[in-house]
Amino acid sequence: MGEAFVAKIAVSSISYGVDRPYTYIVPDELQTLLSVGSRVVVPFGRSNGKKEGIILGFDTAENTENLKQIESSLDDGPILTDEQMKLAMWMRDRFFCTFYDAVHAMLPIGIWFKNGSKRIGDKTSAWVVLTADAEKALEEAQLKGRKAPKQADVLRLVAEFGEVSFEEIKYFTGASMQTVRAIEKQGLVAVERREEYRRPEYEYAPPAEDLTLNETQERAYEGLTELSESGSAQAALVFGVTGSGKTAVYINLIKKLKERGRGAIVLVPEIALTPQLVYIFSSHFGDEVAVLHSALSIGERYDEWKRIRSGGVRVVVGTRTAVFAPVKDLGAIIIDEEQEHTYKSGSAPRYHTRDVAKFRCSYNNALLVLGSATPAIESMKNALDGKYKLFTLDKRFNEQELPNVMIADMRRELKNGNGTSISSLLAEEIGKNLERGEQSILFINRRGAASVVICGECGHTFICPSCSVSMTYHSANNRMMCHYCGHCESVAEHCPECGGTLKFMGAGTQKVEEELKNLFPGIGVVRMDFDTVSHTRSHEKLLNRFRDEKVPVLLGTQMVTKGLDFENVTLIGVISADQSLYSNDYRAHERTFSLITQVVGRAGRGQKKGRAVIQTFTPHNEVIELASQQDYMKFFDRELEIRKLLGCPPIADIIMLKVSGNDERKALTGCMKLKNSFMYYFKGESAVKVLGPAPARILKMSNKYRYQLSISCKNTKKVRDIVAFVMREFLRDKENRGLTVIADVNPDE
DNA sequence: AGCACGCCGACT
DNA sequence: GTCGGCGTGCTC
Repeated sequence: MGEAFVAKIAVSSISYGVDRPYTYIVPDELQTLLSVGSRVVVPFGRSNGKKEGIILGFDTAENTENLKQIESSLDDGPILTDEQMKLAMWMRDRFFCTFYDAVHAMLPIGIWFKNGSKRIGDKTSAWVVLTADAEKALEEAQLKGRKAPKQADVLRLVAEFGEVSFEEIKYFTGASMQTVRAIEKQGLVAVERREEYRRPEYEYAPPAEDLTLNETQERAYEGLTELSESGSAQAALVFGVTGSGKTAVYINLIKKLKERGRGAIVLVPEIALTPQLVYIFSSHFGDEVAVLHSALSIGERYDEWKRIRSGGVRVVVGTRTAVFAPVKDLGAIIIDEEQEHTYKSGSAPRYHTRDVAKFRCSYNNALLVLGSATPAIESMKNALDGKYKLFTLDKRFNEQELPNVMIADMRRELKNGNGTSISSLLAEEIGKNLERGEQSILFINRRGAASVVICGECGHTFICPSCSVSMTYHSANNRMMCHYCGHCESVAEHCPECGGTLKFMGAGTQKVEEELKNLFPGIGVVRMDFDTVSHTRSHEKLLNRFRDEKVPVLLGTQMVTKGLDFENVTLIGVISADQSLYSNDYRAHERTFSLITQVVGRAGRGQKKGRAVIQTFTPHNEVIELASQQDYMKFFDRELEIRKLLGCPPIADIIMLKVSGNDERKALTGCMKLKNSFMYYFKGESAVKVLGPAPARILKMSNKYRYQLSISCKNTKKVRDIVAFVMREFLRDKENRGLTVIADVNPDE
């Protein structure tokens, strides 16, 4: 037998433990068609089932006895560029994922069923459409009343709206698909499957004049341009409060890049922030702007991606997935609000956008720009160490004074008999605003807080049957839901344990709204939370209502902290500043500081001076004091000291290993064994510390028990190789059957 | 992870 | 007898 032409192939949908290059014979007829980065179909495993693969490289082999053949080619040419191939390999090494996990993050899912024959990842949702007359449906609902109350509820809902997604039906009525199918059989409704998202329409602006920059903006712009023209990869941190004009600097920088034939990616932390950015960018770059985020329809995303790849787009605006946009001649990646946790992916590939951006900038000799009013401690440290060039934009240029910040001591409120979530100080200030016709924004720091149902007599709480968490109460549908697995059930009349009366606890938006209405009967409130903005575009609608109708109070979670710029808002209330402070992860301080700083900055954006009331049970907590003074640099110094003591970023990296399985004992012993392996392989490495095992923050989730280890270390190639080796060994060990293990670098939870 | 192969128990 | 339970080993 002679030499054979073979290919090294990364195979799709296999677990981390067996993700390695597999060697396949390249049949003669495919030799000219295939190159590195091509997608192919290969037989795999004992069953020789068809799997997709990507060619990593070619070789010749003497011995072809145990080799199988590539079956066919999937596309006309390679689907991954050289950059993408290298990026995928790099991500696999950095983030402990499979090659294909990385590929999935880089390509739009449209790729997987563009020929119509394969329908992989085709995410559709069911919609229930009224086919009978609305009157008739309501009549029918009346008749069903007692016999089939669920069916009656569904009918009423569908009769009212004409069409309702199954998700919403489930949420509001608790009905199952069977119930819906039963009504379908009676010919009253029809169930349709639709693409999950509709194409969001964006407002495109007419062309705008060139922007004039003030002195500090100009200095930042000049500096960034110089860096971008240095011919090598560079990074910069633009440190400036919101409203200091970062966007104008970005726009002028991108214009300059465009003159040089280069493109840019601009990233924002949330989908809700894209419309306003697209609007501004389109006024300067017209059609050469593309949008990329997960709420686009599959077709839209695929089309935008193709438009970008073809070179027709110079500016891509989007959320973290857009960091992979195949922009031609990439000149810069701009990450705005770079400290936001949404830039870290929580599922495979568990990457941080900043790291991927660094890789891409270094490959393309491009400029990385991080923008923030409250930079991540890591980023400011890099800037102070000279790894990033630092540009500071200060607020004085729009000549607004900082709001007058007051702290409300909630302990004293409690002592004075005020058990509600609104302090007398805040109530007084809201009252003043009502009188003057000025508006207020109340921010509920919800991280870790939720409304729960508890028995007032025996203290019984409702725990999800599959996860070890309390279920969250939603008053919109009077049901309890598990935030982790989606399980949902109606609230019992009385405590199932002792028959006592049930109470509702927690400072959810709904509860605060009720308290506000008790305090100020008839007060107009716009409430913004996950319940009210889950529908597409409702976020914008709610904000427009708040602005145009001058509704006195806007009440909401995280989403009221960003991008809002309303002249008439003169009061900000932070309902519970402490809420995010005491979760036991090292980013808690940073997150709290950032949230408070941002939200306080929302007051007094117009002519009138703003006020802010921060409610806390720990009024002398340093983080809260510094945030109320808006003193980032002092906060940075204190926080860096703490990180040194904890062995956390930016001083050291944390590699978190998570073991999970249905058998709790097995998961725990598995975790112990994993720790022993690490202790063995890291023997002599004094800079590496292995901590744990500890139960995960939520021990049981979707019926799996989870334990974790954390490794505090410098994230070097050697350390990563050991982690990958130990994980693979763990997954191969038959004693660990039924357990899964993942590694997450500097996790954010 | 997913899948075939194989070696034991319950049942036609 | 034989159908199917899941324990075990392997994936070019």
